[in-house]
Amino acid sequence: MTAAEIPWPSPPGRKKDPILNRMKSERYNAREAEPRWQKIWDEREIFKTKNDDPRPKYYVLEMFPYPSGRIHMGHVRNYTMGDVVARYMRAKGHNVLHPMGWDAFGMPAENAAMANKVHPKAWTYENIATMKKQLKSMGLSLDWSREVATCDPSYYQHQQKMFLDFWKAGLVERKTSKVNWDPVDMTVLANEQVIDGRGWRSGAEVEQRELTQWFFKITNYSEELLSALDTLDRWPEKVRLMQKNWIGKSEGLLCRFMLAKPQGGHGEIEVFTTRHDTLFGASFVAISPDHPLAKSIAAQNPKATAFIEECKKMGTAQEAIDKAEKLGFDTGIRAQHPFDAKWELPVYIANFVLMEYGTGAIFGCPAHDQRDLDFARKYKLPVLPVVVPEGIDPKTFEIGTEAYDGEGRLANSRFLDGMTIEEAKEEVAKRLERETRGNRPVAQRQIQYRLRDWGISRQRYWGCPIPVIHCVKCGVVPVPDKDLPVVLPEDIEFERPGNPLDRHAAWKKVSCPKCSGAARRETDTMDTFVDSSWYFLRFTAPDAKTPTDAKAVNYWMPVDQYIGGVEHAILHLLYSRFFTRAMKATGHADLDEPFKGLFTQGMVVHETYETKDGTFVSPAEIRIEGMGDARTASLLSNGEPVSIGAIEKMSKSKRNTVDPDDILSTYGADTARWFMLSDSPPERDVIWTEEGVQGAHRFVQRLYRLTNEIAEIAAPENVSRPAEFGAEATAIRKTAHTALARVGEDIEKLRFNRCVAHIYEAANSLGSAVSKTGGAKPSAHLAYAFREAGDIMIRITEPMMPHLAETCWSALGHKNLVTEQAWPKLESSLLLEDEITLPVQINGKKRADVTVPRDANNADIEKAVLALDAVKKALEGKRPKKIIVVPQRIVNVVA
RNA sequence: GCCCCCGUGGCGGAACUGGUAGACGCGCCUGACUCAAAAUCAGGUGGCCGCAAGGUCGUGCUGGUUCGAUUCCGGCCGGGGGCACCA
Repeated sequence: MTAAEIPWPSPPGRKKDPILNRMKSERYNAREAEPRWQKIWDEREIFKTKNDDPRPKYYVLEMFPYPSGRIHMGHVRNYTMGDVVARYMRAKGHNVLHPMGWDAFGMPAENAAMANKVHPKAWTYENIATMKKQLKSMGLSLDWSREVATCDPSYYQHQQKMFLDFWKAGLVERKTSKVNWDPVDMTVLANEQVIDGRGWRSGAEVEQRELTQWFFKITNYSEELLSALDTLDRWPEKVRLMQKNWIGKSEGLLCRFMLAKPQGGHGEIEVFTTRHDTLFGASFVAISPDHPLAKSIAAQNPKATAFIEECKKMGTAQEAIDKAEKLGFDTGIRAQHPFDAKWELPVYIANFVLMEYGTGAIFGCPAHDQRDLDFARKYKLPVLPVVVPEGIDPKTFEIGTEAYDGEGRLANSRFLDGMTIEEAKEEVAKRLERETRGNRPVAQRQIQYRLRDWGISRQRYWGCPIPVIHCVKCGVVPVPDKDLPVVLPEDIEFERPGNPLDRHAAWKKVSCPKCSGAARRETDTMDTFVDSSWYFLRFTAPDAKTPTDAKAVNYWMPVDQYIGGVEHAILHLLYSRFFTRAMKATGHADLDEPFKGLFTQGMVVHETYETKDGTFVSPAEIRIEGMGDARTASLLSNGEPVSIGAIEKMSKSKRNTVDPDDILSTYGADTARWFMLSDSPPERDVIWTEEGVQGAHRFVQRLYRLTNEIAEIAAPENVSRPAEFGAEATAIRKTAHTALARVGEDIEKLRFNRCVAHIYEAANSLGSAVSKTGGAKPSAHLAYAFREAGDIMIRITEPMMPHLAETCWSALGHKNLVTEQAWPKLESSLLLEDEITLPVQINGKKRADVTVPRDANNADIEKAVLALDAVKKALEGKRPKKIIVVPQRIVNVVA
């Protein structure tokens, strides 16, 4: 369709008498206008992005949704924000990539399959269709031609290929790990699916099981993932901190404690410590109940066995007993102090020592570690302070019930006495590194990370199959590239618990690619976090025959602005950072950090309503009367009173959700978008209120009316610029250009609430200017100013309310699309005032104003200030002690 | 327990690097239009004193630095988030 054929709406209300016209002017009908503009954008393919465009690129991405069924308000907020950025950057002359896809594998599809006997695939694709329609009705400027769904073989085949490449590169490992096993559903549960030690669905007590699982070796990149956080200066500090803590680097010492008497083949205990400075304060050694030495002791000692069993129970008994008492079992074994073989320390099995961290063994220094102190007090072990705060006499320094973990100087520590903690650590490390027992140094420096390898195995159907074959003869064999993808079988049944793939004999049965003998397929599928770890790369070339297209990746990556919920601060974002590096290592990409800018938006929250019997009811089911503290709610159905509860995240269980479809069909997409952007800063939670939505909707109508009024008096589109402007015209132009400057600036900083305020402010000011004309035909320069201001207003509104902006743009007489217009050129000279009014303070309190020329010097300003009545009065004829002039800001007279 | 963030009118929130506290919106009050209502338009709206001009207090509490503090520093109180026997 060419421009001439576009069915341009005739500008409404173009009649002779503007006053009469204003009264009659019809309302903006979003329901009619929005689909019409969407269709025009669609037909002209204006959001379709080319990979070979000479303009500078800009990649804006919102976290893609899980196709749960319908979009929710959180999506509306998230995608509106991204769309504002996308539309703005397009107007600023960038080639913008703004794609959308579906995080389409995952458990809800399997749960739905079990509950409703619908195939996960059918369920997922139906949801995608519904949600796509909903997203389209929001008027998002997305390039839908790049849409991907992670459950489609055309997507996951590449993931399988990369899994194999990672494997070749040594980034995949198969090892045993502890999992939460639901014995009834016969499946592995994620931590969040274990509630009070029981499976969330079956209610069965969850067991800890050792299973052989597939892992990605993310720990190979611990140090890099940590240090590169410093380069992510456009990420929220909070997220970087969370990742830093998650990686949990600590520098310490691996130190061997020789046993006085060897025990079942164990001649020593290796300990990891970060406080080797306190070694002379040691009073015991403790090992984990899972430590090999503990097992060897248990083999001969029933009491030890009983204690270890006790500890295991404690482990499953959940967080309530998290503050569990420190318990230990004295093994009777004695360990020698590394600096003094005659000094023997008791060895305990202790419930608070974790096998998964460090070496599974510690030495306890009660004076300087709270846990060790609690333990020592319980078992009456010595407590000797060895670090004493500066200025305190070591002889009088005593430890009561609180360990001292602050700064200080060493004491009671032989050759370390008087040193700082750092000096003592260095000295201890140096000496023990040199000392040897059995030809090995006693200690070595070690860097320890909390980060563990990423277990990607899931015993589930609806996920990406791990492309591996198990052969009795050849062991674990990769599926050859030519046999990819390993496609999920569709004929599966969910009647019985367990993994349907594991029960699918025909699918499982396969011949070994190496020896052609009988073999079986791996039935684990991948964690869905794998799917979302590279979709942003796939968007750059969604049809490439290989996982990525080098040229496209190099052109588009990194993502310039990524927007999503803070709940993904750690896992998704850390996995993606790892995956991008792994793809670099295997030649699928050429960068380290995928997301240059990250923004985490707040949630959408709403009041909750609860009936007397404690059931939650939805906002749609109630009526609210009164205001402020006197607000009351009652059920629409029977008038029964309902209590108004806390404001919480919208959730199905609290029934405090508002369906975007209802809002869209009542008020239109622009109202919803505008409300989502107003008031609350984007990183904070926004409270959804009916009043707020109505306020937003009022502005939609107001801007529409204002535009039509401006259209009446504005100069024609192409009239040439007058040489001079009067005061009124200049004021109008200042209003428009100030808004232009501020809105642009604030979009770039993602401060959408302020953009909204600027537009309100400008609309107020332009409204007054229009009223002042009283309907009379304005002079040429004033008419020009109105034309300019009207155009600017609508152009800067478009990123936020694109449909309304198109309607207004055509009302202003334009025959093209505002969406395709460049961002207006700022006349910055208009932002400068000729005269400025400075507040005048006397002793720090504002007492007057003084108006001076913009470029007045300090002496002139001082003179003007001293001439003010208020200042004269305050000084009572005396000279001021001091006058502080802050240029362009303020004057303070110190009397 | 450790780490981080946040406390501003009736409400959501503005206030750039220490420089007029309360922009903008919601709500409320008054007026215009209307038979009336809604919508719309005009005006007002932190507390206290005052007819007013104006004064005075005021950014969780409390000290401090400064000519000047919502902003910086110390202590306390309240709310939210992250991690959690991490050696």
